[in-house]
Parts: sequence; C-alpha cells; structure tokens
Amino acid sequence: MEDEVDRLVAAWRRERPDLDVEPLEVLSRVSRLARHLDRARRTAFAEHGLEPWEFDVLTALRRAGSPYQLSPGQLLTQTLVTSGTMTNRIDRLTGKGLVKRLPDPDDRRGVLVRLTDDGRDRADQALAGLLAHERELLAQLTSGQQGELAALLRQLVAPFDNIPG
Amino acid sequence: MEDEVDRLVAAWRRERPDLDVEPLEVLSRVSRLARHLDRARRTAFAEHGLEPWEFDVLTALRRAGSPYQLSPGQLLTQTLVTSGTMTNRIDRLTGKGLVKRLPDPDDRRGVLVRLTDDGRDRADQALAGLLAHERELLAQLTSGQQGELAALLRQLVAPFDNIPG
DNA sequence: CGCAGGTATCTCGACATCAAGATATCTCGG
DNA sequence: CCGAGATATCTTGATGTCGAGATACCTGCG
Repeated sequence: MEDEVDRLVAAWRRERPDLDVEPLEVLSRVSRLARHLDRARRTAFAEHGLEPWEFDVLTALRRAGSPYQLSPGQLLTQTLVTSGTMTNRIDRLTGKGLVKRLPDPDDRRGVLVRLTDDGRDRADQALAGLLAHERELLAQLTSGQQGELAALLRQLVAPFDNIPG
Repeated sequence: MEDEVDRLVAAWRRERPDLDVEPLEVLSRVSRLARHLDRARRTAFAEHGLEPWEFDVLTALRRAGSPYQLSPGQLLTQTLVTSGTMTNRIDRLTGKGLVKRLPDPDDRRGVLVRLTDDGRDRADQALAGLLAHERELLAQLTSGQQGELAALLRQLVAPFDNIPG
C-alpha cells in the first residue's frame, strides 16, 4: 500500500534528481505517523475528559508508584517540555483537582507534585483506553513485526535519550 | 542500548502488571522520536533562517514543480494543519517575501500560493541541510535496516493517508 | 562564616495552533 | 435557471507552548 511519503519521495526525485532523499523514507514517516497519533490520542482521551498534555503529566506521576509524586524538574525530563510549560500544566491540573503541590521537605526551593485519588483513577482509565486504541492501529502488523519495529526505533531514539540533548 | 521507552514500559509493568503495555514499545517510541526530530530540525533550519513550519510550506510548493504553486487546500492535506493555521502561515510567508498569493483563474473562491525565487532558493538550501542532518541520525542503521523500518512504518501510516481521516 | 555560582521553580510576553463559524462561490438535481 | 448543499478560504477567540528573565534557596570554596 502506498502512502503520502511515497508520493513525497517520488516528487523530490522528479524535482531534485541530484539529491539522495532516502532518509525521508524513514524520518518523514516517523513525523507524519506521530502527527496522526497525536490526533488519535486526542480523541481517545476525550472519552475520559483528558487532554493529551494532562495524560502525559498524570501518567508520569502514576508510573512513579506510590505515593505518586515527583518534582516539577523530574516531570520536565520525562515530558520534554520547558519549565514555564510545566508550571502552567501543574497550575491547571491543580485547578481540576487531579494533582496537588506539596513543599519539598528537603529543599525549600523545591516542590513535589502529587497525584490525587481522582487523578490516579483518571490516569488509569485513560491508559486502558489508549492501549485499546493503539492495539487497533498496530493490528496492521504481526506481533513479530511489531518487535522488529520497536527494536529498530530503539536504535534511533537511544542516542537522544542517553546522550544529553 | 536501552532508551526512555524501555524504562517507561518497565515502570508500567511494575505499577500495572494487569495491563498489556506492548503497544507502547512501538508507538511511544514513534512519538518520542518525532519530538526529538522536531528539535533537531529546528536547529538545522535555523542555519538557513527558517522555522520548521516555513520549511513545510515552502517545500510542499517546491515539490509541486514549476511554476511552484498550490492552493491553500492542497497545502492543508500535505501539512496536516487546519485551514486557519494555513491562512496564517501564508500571511507570514507573504510578509517575508517567500510566497505570494494569486487569484485562481478557474475558481473565484480559490487562491493559488506561489513560491518566489527567493522562497525556492531557501527551500532548496534548507532541504540539503536537512538531509545531511538526517543521514547522520540514520547512521545508527544499515541501509537494509532503514529499508525494513521504512516498510514497517508505511504499513502503519498507510491507513491514515488513504482512508480519509 | 560569607559569598559566588549553581539549581528549582515561577512569571511574563510573544506566538503558533486549533476549532468553530462566517463569507463567497461553485455544482447539480429538478 | 433556481436553490440547496458542498466547497474554499478567511476570521475570531481561546489556549498551550516557548524563551528569557526573576526569585528564592542551596552548596562549597576560601
């Protein structure tokens, strides 16, 4: 089955036959797929009354395990957003009663963000919903293919995740 | 080599052993890689004085071939943004002298967006720069692996690109 | 002990995006 | 040839994000 990137690459080969556009076969697909996934996630979360950014923060806390708390700084590194953004997100989640700020007992500059019971339930429900949707998307591939794909992607992401940057 | 998604999946298996989080192995990597790519692209384009969104629009026009013009609607489908966003983008690119609006001779509702000479040069330069950067990222994989990866991704993207969504 | 530099978080202003709706035009059945 | 519905683009208002700077606090050298 052909996709938009096939068309995109064909167009470049026609317009710029002097260039090797092979890298686009992989990386443009990654970008476009991510774009589509964002949209799909948005509708999946809407069923649970959450925005994607809310999900990202709540699940980061959920994954931390009881007592479900992290510093804003730890949340930054997990969600790849800036500090101004995270402050704003915590403010809004606090307003919705899904998290609360606690002073860090060991560092008076610091804050701990803790999931409320409601926040934890929402995160759990939304995760289950997300996985259901994602499983449908992946039905295009066999289990073995999914494993291959994951392994190949890991090789590309690892340098970003392990070398600071 | 381990990556953030390995850690994320391990955390979920510890916190929610009842759930099958396998889909995250693929799709979380796609999202995170796309996020990293966005940043890398931003710095790559900065060398040519372009923002990523500018590149997207200019290259869509460049690929169209001489006379390098498309309707805003055609640009929408290629760039996956909304019509309001595209209007805004065209406005700003027009302000920078990289594109210009022409009335569509066949449809008085319509408009054609055409690349200026300057816009075309910028697009060509930025593309060459982008490909150089992307080739580095892909050096993690053999040529054969890149082909496999492209084929697997195509299977996932194709439904989005071919069924209206 | 005191201060210089580092760290954690928040504030603020600019900006790009989206969703929904407005407007103008086209198309086609009757 | 008329009008209903489709289509193409633009407008508007709200929102989320970023980047840079401000503030408060910590750490370790001298």
